[in-house]
Amino acid sequence: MLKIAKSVEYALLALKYIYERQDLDCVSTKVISESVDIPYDLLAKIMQKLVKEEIIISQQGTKGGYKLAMPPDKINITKIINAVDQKIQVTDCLVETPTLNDCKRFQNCCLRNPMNQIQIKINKLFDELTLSEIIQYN
Amino acid sequence: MLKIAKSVEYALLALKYIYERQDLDCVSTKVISESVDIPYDLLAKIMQKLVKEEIIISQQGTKGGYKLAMPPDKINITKIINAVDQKIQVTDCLVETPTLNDCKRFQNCCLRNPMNQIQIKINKLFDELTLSEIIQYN
DNA sequence: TTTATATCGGACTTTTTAAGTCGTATATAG
DNA sequence: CTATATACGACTTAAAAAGTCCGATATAAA
Repeated sequence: MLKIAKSVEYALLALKYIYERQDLDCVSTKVISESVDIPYDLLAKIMQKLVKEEIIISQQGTKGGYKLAMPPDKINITKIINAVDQKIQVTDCLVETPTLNDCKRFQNCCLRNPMNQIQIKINKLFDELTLSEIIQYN
Repeated sequence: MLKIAKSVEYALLALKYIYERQDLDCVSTKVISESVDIPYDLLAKIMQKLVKEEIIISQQGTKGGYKLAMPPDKINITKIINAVDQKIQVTDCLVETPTLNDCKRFQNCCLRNPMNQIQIKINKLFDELTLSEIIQYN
């Protein structure tokens, strides 16, 4: 209930690790997974998603790896959540055009509006939290 | 990801239904489940949890059922969430005294503090939302 | 140009959690 | 006494999340 995905946690931990090694050319999934203790295959997939959303830049081949695409204060948590997981959705009906499949009550539901208000506020919380704020703790 | 439980949705819909029939002595699970289209057995369990937390009052036996224990503006959504589901927990480590089982990084984790801040704010959102706000929509 | 080491990306399996069901006991109005 | 409620735990099923596997491509360096 209202839990963030493990993949989001892993992404944050990995991004922090990369940031702290930014003097190096790049950091590989293998090194991150061993240092931060995240399953290699799982982290590999997460890294690729972060590349797709241009949060990190990849270098393929030997001596390859990843580096941050921008400074940590430009990376908010919503960006990371949307990259490695799904968009935040407090209830199934909170899609642009809900169908009966999303919610059988969608045409006349007392929950949709209040839940949408909640969701907007939760999104705001993650919009305003950046990687910088995560990085400063250890 | 950050989705509220179906049991919370069902509880809210049921409470709204009861409120709208408050002129009656009480409303049975059977009537609610058929009217609002919620699986009977599931709703029955939810109703019992709402009784335990004294959000509704039960009347056993024939002609039995439930009625609200207090006016809707005194029932906030946190109360309902805690009654029918678990407490809101954005990450596993956000328990009073986390163990290695909750999170292997708990002793030195950069996520715990920022996530706790997020959780406090999310809790506040649900604290400030009452059943009254849900009831006014249809 | 071969080799070792990296990313890329989809398919698949396993685990966990949420949702839903069932059975039996107890209460009570008529 | 009977019909119709709630009470409550055990159980099953379905869905989602987490984790694994495999074959492909890229590239630095021997």
